[in-house]
Amino acid sequence: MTKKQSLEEVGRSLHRNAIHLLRRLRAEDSAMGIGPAQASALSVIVFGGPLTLNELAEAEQVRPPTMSRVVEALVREGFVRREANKDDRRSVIISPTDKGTKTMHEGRNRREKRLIKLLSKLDANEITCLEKGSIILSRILAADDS
Amino acid sequence: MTKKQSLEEVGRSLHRNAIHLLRRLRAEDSAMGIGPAQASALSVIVFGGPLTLNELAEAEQVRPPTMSRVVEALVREGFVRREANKDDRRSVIISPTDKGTKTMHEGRNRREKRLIKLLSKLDANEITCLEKGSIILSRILAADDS
DNA sequence: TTTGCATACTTAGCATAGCTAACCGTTAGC
DNA sequence: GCTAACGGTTAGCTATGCTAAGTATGCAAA
Repeated sequence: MTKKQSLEEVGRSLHRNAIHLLRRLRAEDSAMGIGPAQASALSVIVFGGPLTLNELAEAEQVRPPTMSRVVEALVREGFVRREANKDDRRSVIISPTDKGTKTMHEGRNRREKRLIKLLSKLDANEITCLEKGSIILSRILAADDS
Repeated sequence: MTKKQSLEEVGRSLHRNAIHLLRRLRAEDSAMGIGPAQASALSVIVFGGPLTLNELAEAEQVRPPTMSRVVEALVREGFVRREANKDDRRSVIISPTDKGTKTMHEGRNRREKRLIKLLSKLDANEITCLEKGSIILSRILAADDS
């Protein structure tokens, strides 16, 4: 097998598995009572500290209008706060509320329990394999700038 | 580090990377002129041979009404065909058209070029690592029945 | 045979999330 | 101070997820 064919197969496999893994975990997100985009954004807000809407949109790789609506839903549910930025009154600072922080930690636990349940069928060697693979993936994703 | 902590870390890492990988590839799917759910379903139809709507829904892990609408869109665009099943006239056999097959191969090429561009920074050993990890992932996802 | 339940799929209706275009208020550069 | 750029929102479209309910077919038991 040529190197290119091998790359194609690995890529295809990664793609399908990423899709299915996320579909599996989505159920846990929705147990939090919020959709996947809201859950992911709330995670960034809770664990990544207060930030502006544009920063959040960039972190989540969506357009500002999309993020604006996601934040609106999170505000409506009381998970986050919008505050005026004193330095630049055009922009908005988004911070987690106590409820948002608490919910996110619970949600993360639930999602991770699900993952742990999946992963616990593996032996130590297989875990190491997955771990290495994931690290490699994160490295090439971070290095990719397009 | 305990085994549980290790599992948590691997799980979190996998989750994050799956999200980012898919966001990166979404642009290539939409270059085909169809959304991600349609692209994924078309892939199964083209490479997995003719199959019924229920089989397709199960393969994609969505409910039948969702898949029914996805197939409807694919039929409207001329990518797939719905045919009566002679053996059981309740069910429908979904097959790719020539256009669907051609488009899927092109789309796959485009998506894979993107992936290959990402993966080609790696050496053979790292590719092997990713490959093993992906295979392990697919195995536990397939084995998980909840 | 017919009656009645189960199965395969569709339709209707709702919510979330993605996008672009167009708008408003603020800031900054000339 | 005028104008261009920027941060964010609003409006409106599409895609995709769901449940509930409807239709047509198949199967099995009375």
